[in-house]
Amino acid sequence: MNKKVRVRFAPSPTGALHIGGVRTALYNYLFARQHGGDMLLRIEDTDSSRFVPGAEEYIIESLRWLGIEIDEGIGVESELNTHGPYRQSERREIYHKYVSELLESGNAYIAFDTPEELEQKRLEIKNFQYDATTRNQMRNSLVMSKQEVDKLIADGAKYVVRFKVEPNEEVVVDDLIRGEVRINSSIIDDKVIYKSSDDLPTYHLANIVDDHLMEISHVIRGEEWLPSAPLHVLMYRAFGWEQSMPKFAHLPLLLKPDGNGKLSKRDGDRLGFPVFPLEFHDEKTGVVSSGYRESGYYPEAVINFLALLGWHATGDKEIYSMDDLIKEFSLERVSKSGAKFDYEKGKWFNHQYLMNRDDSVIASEFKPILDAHLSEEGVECKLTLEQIVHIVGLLKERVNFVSELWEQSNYFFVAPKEYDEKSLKKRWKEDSKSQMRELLSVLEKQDDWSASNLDTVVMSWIAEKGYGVGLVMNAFRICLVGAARGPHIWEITDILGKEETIRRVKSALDVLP
RNA sequence: GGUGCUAUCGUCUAGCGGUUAGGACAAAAGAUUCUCAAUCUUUAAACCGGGGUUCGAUUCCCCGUAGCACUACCA
Repeated sequence: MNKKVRVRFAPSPTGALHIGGVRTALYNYLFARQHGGDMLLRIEDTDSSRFVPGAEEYIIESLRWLGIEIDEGIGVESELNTHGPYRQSERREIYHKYVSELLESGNAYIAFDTPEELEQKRLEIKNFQYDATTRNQMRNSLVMSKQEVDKLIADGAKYVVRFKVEPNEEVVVDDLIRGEVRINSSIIDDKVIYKSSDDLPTYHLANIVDDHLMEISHVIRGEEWLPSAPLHVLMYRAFGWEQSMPKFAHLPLLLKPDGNGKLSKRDGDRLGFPVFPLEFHDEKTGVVSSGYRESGYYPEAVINFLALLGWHATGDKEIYSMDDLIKEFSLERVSKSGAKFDYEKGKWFNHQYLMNRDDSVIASEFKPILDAHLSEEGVECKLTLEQIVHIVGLLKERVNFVSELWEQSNYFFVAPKEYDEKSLKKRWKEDSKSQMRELLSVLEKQDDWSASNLDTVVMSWIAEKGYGVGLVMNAFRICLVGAARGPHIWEITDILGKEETIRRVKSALDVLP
């Protein structure tokens, strides 16, 4: 009775993988790993009209980047795939068999109503539903003779197969997160489970058949599926599979950061954050959507952030590695209510992971970004890798992303071309110019360029002259950085070196009033 | 309209009958510093409403309200 844990992530290749889908995949993965089970990837491409080329590869690459490993299915070496094929469009024969089975057992019937006819019905009758109350007035095999049906099919009439829902039955869905959900079968319509137009089943049939055949033990999916879960229970029952039916867990939705409704791609565009793990190039529309990877996120941070959007352990711990999550995750502790997507907190998570990374590792991540900026500036990098590592250590605490390191550190590589107006207004006073001239001659005399020596010499010079420390140091900072920002001044002079420091003070004296 | 799900600071959440209702993000203030940031400290900030059950409800039940989801030959 206790089946091996086998879960599946079953996206549709209709575009980029949405961040909510990523979280669903993550929860499935965590659950599988925790129970020593299997994580399958299945592609639900039963809607041929919505197929987007490249979407499948995109999904695989996204999961790989995030560290969500697939044990079986799409993107996995074939010898491990014992329950394939894993693309629903390649499982037509299988579905044929089960559609026939339902037809023969009387749990399904053939319907010839065209989309136009149905639309007309919906117009005529308010709240029209194709079910026990209306199916006898429609054009289907329930009201037609077998000869009539066969002839229509032989003549090439398009038809669908509908699942026949018996009315007035209580259906109970046992959900691991929400408990027992009860509904009356009368509110369920006779869902289309197969369409002859493209010879493919719809989601509902394919989903039940595949989950059964693939021996899925737990269906962990978004809350949008909760309303159709009773139908699925009915279908398992119709097939006689109710005893081995998987357990359900319906996850709360990811909501818009502001306002109401579920998170959509538009929200990301509107509010300026990615809703996709990877940058996505839509071949059909030519639209490029930003991704977390390209925005400079670490996959660990995305995982950590997403894991906590809808799940939380007892206690105040917030930083979780994938291994931590695998140990501590539980479906019982998944929230029941939707979670607004708080992008700011996502940045904070990335900051945490950045802070805990070795400076040398960050430096190697920063190097290509740095080189790109430098070549854009037409400048050679005069600093050693060791110095870059040092700079990274100095500045990483003030950024959320590696890419932001450039704007924080550019003055180490390129002398200021202009001076920040605000800083000048606040920190560059009447005396500044003459003080900088004096400072210049003090600095020129120094053979010992160490931070400690410079500090001693300059401070005593300031004290001797009776200048304001803040005034002198800030003016000096403006000369070197071009603005009133950056780390401790002797860190800057240390990296710049004597020659460059003096050069910068001189050129500042040339331009500044 | 119908059906279902949900409801603690602005946000993510802890709490599983008795708490000064805790933490984090964001916000504000202070400390520190040559600047900016970081950091540290502090502050402000919540149990949707009404009935029950109970000695006692944020917690359990019911109703209301609100939000969300679903209501396709899409998933």
